[in-house]
Amino acid sequence: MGNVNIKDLAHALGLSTSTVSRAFRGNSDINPKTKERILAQAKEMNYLPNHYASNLRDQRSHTIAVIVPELANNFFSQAINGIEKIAQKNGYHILIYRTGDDFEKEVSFINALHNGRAEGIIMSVSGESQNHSYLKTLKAKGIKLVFFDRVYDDIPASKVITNDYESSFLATKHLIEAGCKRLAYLVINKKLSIGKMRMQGYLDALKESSIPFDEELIINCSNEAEENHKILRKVFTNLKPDGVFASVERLAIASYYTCQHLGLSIPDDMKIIGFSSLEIAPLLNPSLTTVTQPAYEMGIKAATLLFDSLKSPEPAHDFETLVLESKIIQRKSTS
Amino acid sequence: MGNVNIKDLAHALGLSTSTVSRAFRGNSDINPKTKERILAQAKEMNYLPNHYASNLRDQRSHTIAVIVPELANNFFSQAINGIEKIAQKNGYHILIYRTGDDFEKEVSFINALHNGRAEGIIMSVSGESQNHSYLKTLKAKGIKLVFFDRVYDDIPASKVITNDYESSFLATKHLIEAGCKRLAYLVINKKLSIGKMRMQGYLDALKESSIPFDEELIINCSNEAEENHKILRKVFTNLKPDGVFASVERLAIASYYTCQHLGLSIPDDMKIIGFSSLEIAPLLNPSLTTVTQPAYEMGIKAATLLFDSLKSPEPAHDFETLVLESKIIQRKSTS
DNA sequence: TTGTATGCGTTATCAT
DNA sequence: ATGATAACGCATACAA
Repeated sequence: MGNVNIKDLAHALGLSTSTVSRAFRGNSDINPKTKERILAQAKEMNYLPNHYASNLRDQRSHTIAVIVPELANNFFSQAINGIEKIAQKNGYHILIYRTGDDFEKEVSFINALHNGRAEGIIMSVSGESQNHSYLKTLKAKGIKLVFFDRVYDDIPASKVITNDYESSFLATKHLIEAGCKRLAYLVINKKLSIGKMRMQGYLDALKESSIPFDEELIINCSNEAEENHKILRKVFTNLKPDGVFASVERLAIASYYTCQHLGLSIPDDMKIIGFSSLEIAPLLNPSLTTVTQPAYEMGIKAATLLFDSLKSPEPAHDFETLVLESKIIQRKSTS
Repeated sequence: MGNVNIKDLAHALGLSTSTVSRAFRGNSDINPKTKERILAQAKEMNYLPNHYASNLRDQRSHTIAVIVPELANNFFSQAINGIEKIAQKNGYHILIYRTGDDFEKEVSFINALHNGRAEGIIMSVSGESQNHSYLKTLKAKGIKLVFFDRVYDDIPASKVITNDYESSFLATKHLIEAGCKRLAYLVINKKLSIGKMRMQGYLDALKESSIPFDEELIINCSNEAEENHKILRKVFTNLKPDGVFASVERLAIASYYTCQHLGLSIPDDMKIIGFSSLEIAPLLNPSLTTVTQPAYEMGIKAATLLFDSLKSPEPAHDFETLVLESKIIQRKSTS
């Protein structure tokens, strides 16, 4: 495939490879004129220092990895935007991995990343209830790890999260103040740390308002739209809740569809609030009251933490946990 | 950082590095028992073949790059999902780059990718009106290129697009049949190939219906929500169109906001149709009539084309252009 | 089946 | 300011 290397270039110029190499590095001593000549010839011959050779030499890949459950999701795509911005600023490249909430995949991605491909990893996790020892070997390899949004509490690492407990408490209170008596809590996976914190906020708000807790109203949903439909149709019909707190965006959406299907009016028959990063929540019918996380900013912060630790001397004992604030934005679905 | 290499492992086992190496390659002759021993010890010592060394050896990065204008966008994130699926199936990693519609960035990403980091590139472009010669040197490096959705007509490469002209023609006809007389066409960048095809469909549909073409009603918008607001407020107030064809999703959304702001009723005062991959178009107020591209499938196809060409022997002269069909889904915004 | 030796392309060290 | 050389970690051709 006729690739040009530093030797070809040196030969073409009648110089040594070391001199040519110097032209591409910032610091080294080199005659400006020689450098100019080299750069010109390089352009001519379409030469660029080989990434793999360079990185083998100095053991830096200038690459970070991002592992998320989902890409086609407003929260994660906005967060990745933030990560991307910081990475670009630092001249780093981004590898993207999507787990689809499959823990096996998460493990296999992490294992594959032990080979030096990436200097650091930013991850939102999918296996709260699992064994996390597969993450421990990263440290030995000098690979830095930062969690965001969905984290493992038992793994020491920097973390960027939101005040899930508090905003869930407030969201539930909001439904109660709007007049709801039977509040359903919709969750994808009860065991995820996110799910737990959010549920605790819900539970405590009920208790504070002396609303009896009904276990039946904790609804375990899925990642499949069709299945959620089926579940919610049954729940809305049989258990007749008058308020829904969706712990993730897609469950709020599913609730809308189900209400539409069953002819239930929002907010008259059913009030809905949900975690969501949907930019067009105001345009829904009716507009959706949301708990909105600062997704983009979380990406910025997570990446910033990672690069800080990448720049600092090797060991990292002092892990930071950044807690950003979600906002409850009241709209017509609860009014 | 105490990294283990093949030598350490070989030493620990009393074997040669070549034998150890063989344990990690699929094909080579090696005693199954020896292999087992090696793998066990490798696990013990947390050894994995160094990615950069391997790839320097055999000149394959097992990595592809994806360059898109935007990540937090339903169309692109769904397309990337498709790409991701195929890449995973092939054991490849994905580098992601976001141009933000900045042509300079596109060029600089491409230039950086000449160094062997990726074996192939899947791109949706941002600089139709620019000089594209910076792409020509990829071929000499053996780096394969596939375009999707937004393509450069003057660059020979495989392409995955949708029937933009036809669906725009039909979308415009749909507005006309719904009774619109003054149809605005909203576009971000007139010069993009996508924009051109879509506009031509609009123009021809007007002509076929003997509706006079009013240059004023071709509205050049921006990527900024605020600016679009300003533009649309002015247009809707002064030019009083009764129908809007949004060539990209965000302009349909902006139109909704502007109508809301101006107190215009959709569809009574203004009918709206737009290209969109929004999953919740049915939930908008009113539900949005869309031209929906098969985003996920486009990603699948683009990646498949790329891997086909990666697997085939070096030269690639026979470029394919795949045209997938968009669907017009009629909802209340035009009824 | 295993070991030895060489080269992938680059860059830092040392010498000139 | 420039050149020769060794080493980064691995995988293959070849030898045993």
